[in-house]
Amino acid sequence: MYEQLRTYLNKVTSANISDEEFQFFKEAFSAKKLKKKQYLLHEGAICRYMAFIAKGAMRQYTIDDKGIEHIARFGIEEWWMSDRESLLSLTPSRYNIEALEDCHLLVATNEKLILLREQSPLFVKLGQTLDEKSYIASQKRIDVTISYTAEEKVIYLMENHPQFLHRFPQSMLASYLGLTPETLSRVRKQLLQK
Amino acid sequence: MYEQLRTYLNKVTSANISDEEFQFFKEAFSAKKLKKKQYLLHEGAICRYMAFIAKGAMRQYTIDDKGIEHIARFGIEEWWMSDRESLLSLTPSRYNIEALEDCHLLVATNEKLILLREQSPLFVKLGQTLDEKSYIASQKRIDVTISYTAEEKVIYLMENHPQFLHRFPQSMLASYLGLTPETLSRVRKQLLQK
DNA sequence: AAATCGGCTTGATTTAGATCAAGCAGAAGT
DNA sequence: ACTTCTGCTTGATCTAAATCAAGCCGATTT
Repeated sequence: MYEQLRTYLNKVTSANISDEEFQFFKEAFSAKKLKKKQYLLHEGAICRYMAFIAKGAMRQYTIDDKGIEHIARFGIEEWWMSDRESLLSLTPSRYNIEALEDCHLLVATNEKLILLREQSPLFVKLGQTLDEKSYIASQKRIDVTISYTAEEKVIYLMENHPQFLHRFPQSMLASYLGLTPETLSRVRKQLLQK
Repeated sequence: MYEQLRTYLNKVTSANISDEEFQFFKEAFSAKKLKKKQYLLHEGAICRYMAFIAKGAMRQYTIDDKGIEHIARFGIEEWWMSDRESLLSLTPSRYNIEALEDCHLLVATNEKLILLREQSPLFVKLGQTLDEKSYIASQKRIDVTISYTAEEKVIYLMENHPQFLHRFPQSMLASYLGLTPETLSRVRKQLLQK
C-alpha cells in the first residue's frame, strides 16, 4: 500500500523521494481497508481523515431535502478523498463518502498532515499542485453544469472521465452530471446511433 | 494601491507583514488601471497576469458556440483574478476577463509569482489558504448548479453573495446562476411577494 | 423635448428534461 | 433452476425554465 503512494509521489512531483523523506509519510498515514458500501464519512460528522486511495473506488455525495443523492465527485486509485472544509474547520460535513468497491486506503488526520507539511517540502509542493488542479477542474465542471445541454454533458464525461463510464452505475453517472438516469440512458442511445 | 494589498495580507494571514517582506510584494506586483469594459484577458490569448483587485469589479466569462456568455466568476475589491490554468501551462485561455467598473489592479507575471514564493513564506501560506477556499467554494457552486431549482439558486446568491445583487446587472447575475434574465426576474418577483 | 438605447419586466408559447410507470435482462441468493 | 434484486431501457405525460415577443422606464444623446 505504501509502495503505491510512493510510486504516485514520484510520478506527480517528477522527483524521486528519499527513504528518509518517505519515512515521514509512513508515520503520517495509516492503512485502512473499507469494504464495498462502507463509509469513510457520514453527513453531519466531522471529517477526520484525508484518504489516499491505493485501490478501489469511492463516491462523495450529498442528500437533498427530497432525499435525492447528488454526487459531488468520484475517486479512484491515486486520488484523494476528504471533505477539506470539515477537516480544516472541524465543522460537520454535508457529505457522505462511501466505498463503491472494496478499498485500500492510506489515511492521515489533520494533525498528522500539518506535521508532515513541516517535515516534507515535497508534500507541500504536492499540496499546491493538487489544489491548483482540483480548482481548475471544478471551474471546468461549473462551466459544464451551467451551460451544457444533457448531450454535451455526456460527451464531456466521455471525453474527460472515460474510466468512469464502465466502472460506475449509470444512475450515479447521471447524478454526477445533474441528470436523471432516464435522460442519461436516452442520450447514450442517441449518441451511439450517430 | 499597495496599501490595500498590505491591509488585505494582514487581514487574511492574521499576521503583520514586515516592511522587508512586503518589499518583495512591491517588486513582484505592478499597478495597472483598467477602465470599464477594458479587458485583462481575451479568449484565445495566454493569461499573463495574476491580478489583485484594489478597487473596482470584474467578471470572468466564456462564450459558447451559440454566442451566449456564461459567467464563471465575478471579482470585486480584495479578490484575485486570473486564469490559473493558462497562466501556469501557457495554454490559450477559454476565458475573457473584463472590467465591469473602472479598476485599480496590482498584477504580477507567473515568473514574479514563482520568485515571490521563494522570497515570502507568507505568500506561500496565502496561496494555500486561497486555493483551499476557492476549491471549497467551487465545490459548493457545483452542488448548487447541479441540484438546485431556479428559486433555490437565487436564494443561494442572496445568502452567499448579497454584495453582487445591486452591483451587477441582472442579466449577468442570471448568467452566473445558469438562468435566463427572464427567469431571474420572475423568481425575484415571487420571492419579494413572500 | 424628442429620440435612442440598455436593462428590466411581463405575457404567450415552446421544449428539454423530469417524472411517472411498466417491462426486461443479468447478477446474486436460496 | 427458480426467485428476488438491481440496474437499465422505453414509453407516456408533465412541468420548470427557455424562448419568443412586446412594452416600459430611466438614462443618455441630439
